[in-house]
Parts: sequence; C-alpha cells; structure tokens
Amino acid sequence: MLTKSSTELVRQQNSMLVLAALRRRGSLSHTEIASETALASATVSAITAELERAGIIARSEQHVQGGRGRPRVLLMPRRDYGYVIVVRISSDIVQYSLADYGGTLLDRFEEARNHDLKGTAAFGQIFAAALERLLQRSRITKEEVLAISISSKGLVAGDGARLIWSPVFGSEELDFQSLLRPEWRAKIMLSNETLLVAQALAVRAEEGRDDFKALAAISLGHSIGLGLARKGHFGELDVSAPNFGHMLHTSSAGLCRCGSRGCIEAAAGFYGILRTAFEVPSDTIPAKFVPLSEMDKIAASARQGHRMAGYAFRQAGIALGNGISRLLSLYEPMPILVTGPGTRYFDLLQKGVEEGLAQSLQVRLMGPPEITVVADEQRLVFDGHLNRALSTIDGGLAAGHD
Amino acid sequence: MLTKSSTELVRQQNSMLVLAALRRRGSLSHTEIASETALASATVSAITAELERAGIIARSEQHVQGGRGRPRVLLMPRRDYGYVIVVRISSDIVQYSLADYGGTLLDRFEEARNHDLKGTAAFGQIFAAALERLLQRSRITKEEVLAISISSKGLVAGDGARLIWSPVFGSEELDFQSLLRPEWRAKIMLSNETLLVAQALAVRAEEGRDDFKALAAISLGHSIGLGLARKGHFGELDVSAPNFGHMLHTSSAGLCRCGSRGCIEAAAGFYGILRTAFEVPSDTIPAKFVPLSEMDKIAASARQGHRMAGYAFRQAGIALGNGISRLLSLYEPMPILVTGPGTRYFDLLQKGVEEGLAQSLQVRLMGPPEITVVADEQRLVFDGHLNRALSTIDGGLAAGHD
DNA sequence: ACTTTTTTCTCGACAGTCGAGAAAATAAAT
DNA sequence: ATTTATTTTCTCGACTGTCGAGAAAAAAGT
Repeated sequence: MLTKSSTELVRQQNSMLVLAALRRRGSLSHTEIASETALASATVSAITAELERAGIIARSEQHVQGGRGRPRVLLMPRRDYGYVIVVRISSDIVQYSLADYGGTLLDRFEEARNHDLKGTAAFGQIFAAALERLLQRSRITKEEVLAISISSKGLVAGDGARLIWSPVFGSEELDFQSLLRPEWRAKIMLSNETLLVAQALAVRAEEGRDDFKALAAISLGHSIGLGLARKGHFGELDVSAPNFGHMLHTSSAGLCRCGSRGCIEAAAGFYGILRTAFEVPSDTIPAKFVPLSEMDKIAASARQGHRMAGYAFRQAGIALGNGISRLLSLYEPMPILVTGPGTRYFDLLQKGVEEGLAQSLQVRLMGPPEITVVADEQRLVFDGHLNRALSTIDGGLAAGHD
Repeated sequence: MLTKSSTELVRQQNSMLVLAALRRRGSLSHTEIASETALASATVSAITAELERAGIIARSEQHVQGGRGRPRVLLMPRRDYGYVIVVRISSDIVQYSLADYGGTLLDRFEEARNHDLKGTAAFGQIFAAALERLLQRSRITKEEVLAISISSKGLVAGDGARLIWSPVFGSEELDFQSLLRPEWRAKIMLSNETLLVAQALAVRAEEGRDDFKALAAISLGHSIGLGLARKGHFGELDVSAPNFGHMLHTSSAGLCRCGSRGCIEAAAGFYGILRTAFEVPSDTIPAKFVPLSEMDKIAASARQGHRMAGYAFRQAGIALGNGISRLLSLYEPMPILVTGPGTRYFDLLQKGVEEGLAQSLQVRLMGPPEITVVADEQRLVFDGHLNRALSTIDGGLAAGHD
C-alpha cells in the first residue's frame, strides 16, 4: 500500500534534491541549482535559506568571476558540519578513514588483522579502540560523527547492520549496530564491499549518459562478489549485494569454504583456481589465503600453455559465465563491470566466460552483455562509502526538521 | 537522479490513494476513506468532490444503515466509467473477457487456437476480430475501452507491449502496441501470465498481514513460469517475470524447446519429465504439447514405484530446487507459491525440490523457503489482470488533469 | 554618472493539507 | 411532537509549499 503525501514531504524531497545536486557538483550558485533541479528560483531561495540557517550549507566568500552582471555566489556543504568514518575490512587489513561532511579525506590508517585472534568479540574490541584512535588523532568528539560506514566481503542482513556470513568470520554473526550503539549517536551502516563498487560505478555512469538503467559489478579475488545497482521507478538508485559467490554453480563441483558444494566461488575464486590447477582433490580447501604471487605463477604457466593451469582458468570462466547468464535470466539485461585483483587474469578467464554465457536462451535473445574491466577497486569502494554515507546523512537532514 | 516534487504531485498521489482504497474495499464512506488513507477529512472531501465531478466515482443511493447518527453515504468507482478487455493467450485457447471499471465481469468467450495457422500475422487478424466481436456482443464502442490487458506465457519486453519469446510463437516477436494502436485509444498492457499470478497473490497477501515484503510465484506445466512481486521503497508493488524457465539448470542436461541446452524447463516442464520417464534421448523434444492425461499416467506409475517415472519427477524437482536456490541467492529470502497444472504432482516433486534446495549456502543460512501450493491458477491470472489494468487506469486518471 | 547585464531576492498568487467546528441527518428520549 | 444525543459530512480559515514576475543588488561597459 502506498503512503500518503503532504506538502511537508514535498519540501523534504526538494531539499534532498538540492543537497544531492550540491554533492554531485561540489558547489553551485543559486541559478545553477535552479537549472540543475528544475525548481523555481524562488523555491531554491527558500530551501537554501533554510539549509543555511541550519548550518548545513554555506556560501563561499570569494565569488569566482568572469563576465559582467552581479557575481554568482557559490553554495556548498559546510565541511565542518560533521564527520564520517569509513572502515574497510578485508581479509588481511582493516583500513580506517575519516572524512568531513564535504567528502574530503582527513585522516587514514590501516591495521593488520591479527589472524591468531579469532572470533568476533576480540575483533569488536580492536575495532572500537581503532575508532577512538581515529577521533583522537583529529581531535574530534563522538558527537560530531554523523555516520560510520563499514564494509566487508560477505553477506549483509537487510537491516544493514549485521554481517551474516563473511569469509573472515564465517557464519559467526557480527552486529555492528549493537556493538556501537550505546556510545555513538552516528548512523551505523554496513555494506558489502562490491555493493559499494556498484554504487560508485552507478553514480559515475549516471553523470555520463542519463539513460542509465542498471549495472552489475563483479569482484574477482579470493572470493567472488556481486553488487547490483538499478534505477528504481522514482529515479532513485537501488543497490544490493546478492549472494552471488555462493550461488550454486554445479552440484557436481568442488567443496566451497562456506561448507557447501559447487558454489561459483569454489570454481572461480583464487583457491578454486589453484585447486583445479594443482589437481588437489576437490573436497579439500587448499588455503585460507592465496597470495597474488602464487596466482601469478599459475597464470604465467597457463599463458605458456600448461594444460591444467589453462584448464583451471577456463573452468573458472565457465562458472562465472554461467553465473552471469543466470543473473541476467533473473534480472534484466545490464552491463557487467569486473573489478578486483582477479582482473589481471581476465584474458585467461574470458574464453570460459563467453562459453558459459552462450549456453542460455537469455543471452541468445538479448545478445551477450557488455563486459568491461574496471581498475582500482579500492578507490571505488571508498567512493561508494562516501557516496552512500553522505547521501543518507543528507536524507536524514532533509527529513528531520532542519 | 531524483525528480522534483510539487503540490500538484501531492494531490495526484493522494488521489491515487483514495482510488486504490476504493478498489481494495469496493465501496467506502467518507470517514472510512479518511481512516483507510490517513488523510484528513477535509482532504478526502476535496479529493472525492473532484473525482465525482470527473465522473470517476459516484455515491451509492441506498445508504446502508445500522445505528443512529447521520447515515454514511458510500462512494464507489462508477461502473460505467469505462471498460477493460482481458485476453488470456494459452497454448490451446484464447480467452477474451470484458469487465467494467468497477471490476465486474460482463462477458467472456473462448476461441480454440488453430494450430495449423502459423505465424503472428494470422494470429493478429484473429485477435483483432475477436476484440471486435467482444465489443459488438455488449454494444460497446472502442472509445469506451480504457485498457486491453493481454497475457501469455513467455518473455515480455520491458516496455510491456512486445512478446519477445513465447512457447506459442517462439522467438517471432509479437508487438501488440503496433497491432492495436491506430484504432484503439485504450492502454495496451502485455504481461507474463505468472507475473499476474504473483500480482494477485501479493495483493491478497497485503490484505492479510501488512508486513508483506516479497513473494515468488512459480507455475508448473508444460513450461515453467516465475512471477516476482516485491514491495518497493515507497510501498509500491514491483512485479516482474524473469526468464526463470529458461535459466540454465545444468549444461549437461537435455535440449529445451527454446533451442538451448539444460534449461530448467527442459527438466521440469511436462515434456522434460515425459522425456526422462520414457528414456527418450535427451536431445529430442518429445511433444509440442503433452496432455494432462499422459502426465497423470506417468505420475500414477511413479506413485506405484516405477523407477524411471519416479526418477523423472525427482530430477524435475531437483531442477526446480536448484533454480529456487539460485533465485533466493540473487534476491532476498521470500516465500514460494506454486501454481499451475503441475501442482497435482507436487508430492512426487517435493523430495527432489528439497534436495535441490539443500545444496546452497543461502538455504543453509536462512533456512529453506516456505513453499505453498496454491490452487486455481486461472482465477489468479484473471484477478491479476484486473488488478493491474484497473490500477494503472486509476494512476493515469489521477495523473491526468481530473 | 549612466546604462547594460546578470544574479539574487522578494512579493503576491495559487494549490494543497489540516484541524476545528458548523451543518446535516438520523435514532432515542421526553 | 418536540427535544436531545450521536454520528457523519461539509466548510472555513490557517498553514506550508511552489511558482512567475519583477524589484533589488552588484558588477562591467560606455
């Protein structure tokens, strides 16, 4: 059932529109906002006055200039309105970053993950301590932090705060909400890493052509991640991170470290490729973590014509291709963007991917999807973090009184 | 990018709300509308007055009564505001129905599909002629028809007017928009049949509990259909019909009549089951159409312990189970509702389905989905038709002037 | 100093929702 | 028969929001 609308909601929506425009473009003048949002000049005045009064945006002093006429005065988000903490949890390190409300990076440090310390309880302590350290280094109080955006590989619950399954902690659930709630008033956001990649790529794509509909980001590495970004009925971006890596590929295939058999990851993840290449029995997990150098060696021998190594990459490609074909069968056609450390072997995977794709009616009808390799996954993840955190902050601001 | 809002849009949204409430409940009084929509009484007055002036709704004469106080006067959609034509295209017959704006069925007839007459052109002629006949029988003009809602099994294009692939016409595309556009001013809507089932079931589910999130309807028969209904961010119902039946099950499996190999349908559709049961080579399509009596015989022998017959249903179940597990991997957990003629063999399929489901991490984590058999698919399809057609008409009415 | 140009701001008109209370219409009580 | 109580519907004024037009502001050219 739909929910009722009111004049207040109109203002809220249009406020968000103005804030989003400022976010996209950094800073805009009164007239630019009007043309960007299609709002009347008078409305822009009303909204910006309100936002300014609330201390959310400010007018820049030096009016940049050229031609004649009254100089434009630029409006922009006030950088000191608050702060955002971004945490990227990966298998070997945890990266903590601090950014301001304007989206500029203020501080960053990394901590190696201690693999001896098992369990979520221990991690929780280290995590909380690191956040404290981040505050102290920049002399910021908890109250000034508006959002804490955390990412990990794995499966995130619908409420966006609980990590249900992850390669790092297995199925031991990790609830960041309850971990941080008492002390922090910031909004806690937990996202799958590849979801953030999809978000960042979708924002980029929207800036270019405006016929953007949907895209899928696939991250290749030790595990296989999928992020989906689709434009909803009302023009809003709808991102999700389905459990692609552990979707069933073939029941006859090898054991996955999640405990099931035949997951995509078990064939296309690094350890799966290694297992096939070295002809390790398919019901053993060869390594907790496969260093890139090891993968590089297998790739090199594959490129020199080594049979099993080539076969391993080929099989991985087929698993990916089949998975993508199923993805496209269950969603609409969309371009595929591939990131992650595994992209350096994409030449070896490609033929298998094509083979795996060709088998389905969907691909025969619609043609194969456009598959592009995109570099710099870490940058995309961080961009996605900021994007998501800042725009939900803006949403809350527009909604609550302001 | 989001789009701007305005006070007019507010009225539009709230008008839709009122119309939707009247649709759901048949007829409501002023106060009932107010409580149902959470709108203020004054607002309800304004909106209903407008709708009444436009001839869309009317007050019923006999005020039904009980207690004391001023009697309530009931408002309801005016049945003679316009008409809706519903066409269900199935492999053997085409059913034409006429309903009024109030949603009551006025006329219905069926025509056997002539299987000798191949091709979409011939079908187009027969189709147009049948619509004319439907008008004449009830003495209605084309101008009074507000929507023509057509359903078929198969794959419908995103624009909701073109049939891209269907078991009936293969990949010969059928564009109902261009077929009917010049003469009819009605809105042409083409939907996958199982999508309509999902729509109808979702509407039913929403009436009961209001925590409804999503559901999947699977139709078992000669082909396998999937309809997905999910509640969007703004409370609206988002239905789609992905190409589930022709999603890849296993590349090693049999030939599908779509021309690909290993589709779910090729294992779980009637002809697939028959093929396995009779050990027909897996690269031949045994029959264009398998009569139910034939399937009943196979089922009977399976229930009496015949090995290959039981195996065939088991394999079909596994294909379904794997498919559902993949569906749940790529979407969120949701209940599965099974309809169609194939449900009479569900006892034989069930064990295979469970086996096929059990193989994935998703199911291990979230538990197996709730699977329910729902009877009377044809009724659901028709309900879905009316629901969809009438609510899009209402949407257009609220949007355009009125 | 005056004009031109461009941007920003302000004012009144208009569209919508809401709460409160008036008006309407009936049943029960006197 | 009249009054009272009760319930529903309708109406009025206040409030919030958007919009177009034009005034005010602030610079550059003449």
